[in-house]
Amino acid sequence: MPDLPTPDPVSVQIGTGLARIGDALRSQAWQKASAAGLTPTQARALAQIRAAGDGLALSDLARGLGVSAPTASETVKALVAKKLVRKTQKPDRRSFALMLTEAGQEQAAGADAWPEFLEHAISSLADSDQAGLMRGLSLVIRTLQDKGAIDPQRQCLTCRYFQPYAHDGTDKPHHCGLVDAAFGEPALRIDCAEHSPAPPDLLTETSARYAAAG
Amino acid sequence: MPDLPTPDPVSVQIGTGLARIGDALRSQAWQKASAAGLTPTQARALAQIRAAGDGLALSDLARGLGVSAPTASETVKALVAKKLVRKTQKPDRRSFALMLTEAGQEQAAGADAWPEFLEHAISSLADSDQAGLMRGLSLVIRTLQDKGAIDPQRQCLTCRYFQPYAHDGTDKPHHCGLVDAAFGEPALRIDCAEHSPAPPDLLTETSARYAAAG
DNA sequence: CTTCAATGATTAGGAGTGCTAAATAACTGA
DNA sequence: TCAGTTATTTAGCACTCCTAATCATTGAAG
Repeated sequence: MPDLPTPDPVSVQIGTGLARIGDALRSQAWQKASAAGLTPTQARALAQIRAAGDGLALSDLARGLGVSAPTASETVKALVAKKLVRKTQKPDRRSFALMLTEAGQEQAAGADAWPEFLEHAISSLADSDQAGLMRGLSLVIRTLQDKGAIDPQRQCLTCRYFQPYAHDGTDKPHHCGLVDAAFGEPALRIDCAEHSPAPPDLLTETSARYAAAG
Repeated sequence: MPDLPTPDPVSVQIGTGLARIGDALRSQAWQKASAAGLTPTQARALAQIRAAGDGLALSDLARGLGVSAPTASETVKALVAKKLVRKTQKPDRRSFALMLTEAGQEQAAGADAWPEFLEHAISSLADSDQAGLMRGLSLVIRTLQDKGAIDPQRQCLTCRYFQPYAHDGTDKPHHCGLVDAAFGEPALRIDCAEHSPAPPDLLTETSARYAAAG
């Protein structure tokens, strides 16, 4: 039986897939954002400021967005001009605390809503497929974080409360120590408000246990 | 037993994950591209022109990149200035055929190489996790394509030669009619050079069969 | 054979993105 | 106090991306 043509490794295929979806998100973001009077980066910044809760600094924002400090500075300047963000002095008078104005709160709430098209595409997957996707993404993101390619995410895999396969063999194999509840793959979080970073040694152990069970 | 906090649906978590990886790819693209004297969009354009083989038109490029016609025009102008792309008249004298110069060929070959960091992150997954990720991405992309959110991709799911679960129950359940070979989930393609679009009725049937087996 | 709507591409104009390098201000440690 | 570090901004540049308007060509209808 002949081989399949162009034997690109699966990692390239997956990479391509991720890139395509990324492209789609970006071009979608432009359309949606322009309707709201925001650009994609501004929307992301707004979301980041909102997620951080109280006054994150410009440098934090830059790191979170994965852009340089000047770019973040420009973006915030635009948001301030639109009266969506306020800058206040911090104790350290070099830096600022960023916070949303009331108009900013509203915008952020709206902008945060997931692009329907993606939401729909994901919802239409079978539960087991969602679980598989979730697991794969969690692991990839965890590795990227490790390598410093992205800023730490508030995901289960790096949370002190996450106990993978505490209930092995059951429907809901994992355990969240914070709420003391069992849960399954589809309930895994990539961005959890309650996230609390695990100490390095625990992190290593947890990750290994989770990855091994593949 | 208490509920888990902030019960965001899994689709939002997955969406977040996809967006994060997209961000990482973009910021990585800047560093890498600037080293090569290209911007990310220029690199993508180059790859697209290369993939299309012979003379695609500017409008096709715009659609493929998910940008407006003027943006594509500007981008190509920059590439022509860098002597990486040539524009030649087509029979229809309104439009151009784009093709790579020799310098362009070289650049494209290099720019095409996957960011190592992502390559590595994906390769380190267990086979079954890669398969799960692949399957999820394929399905999501298929849906996005259907909804018109992204340009058609050359993936197995939309290929006339793809026969999902032709060998059900085995290690390599799928079959590629082009090379008459069995293959498994990890060998699925998202960008296959040999792709040949399936007619609508076949497409519907194939997709349903593939999705159902989740 | 003309006229006219559609198509492919471009130009104009404007806001934003993103970079590096250099400037400014404020903190920190010797 | 003075040097070195850190947070942010300016300046300058190239590119991204949009909408609206323009121009040429094509193809179809009259």
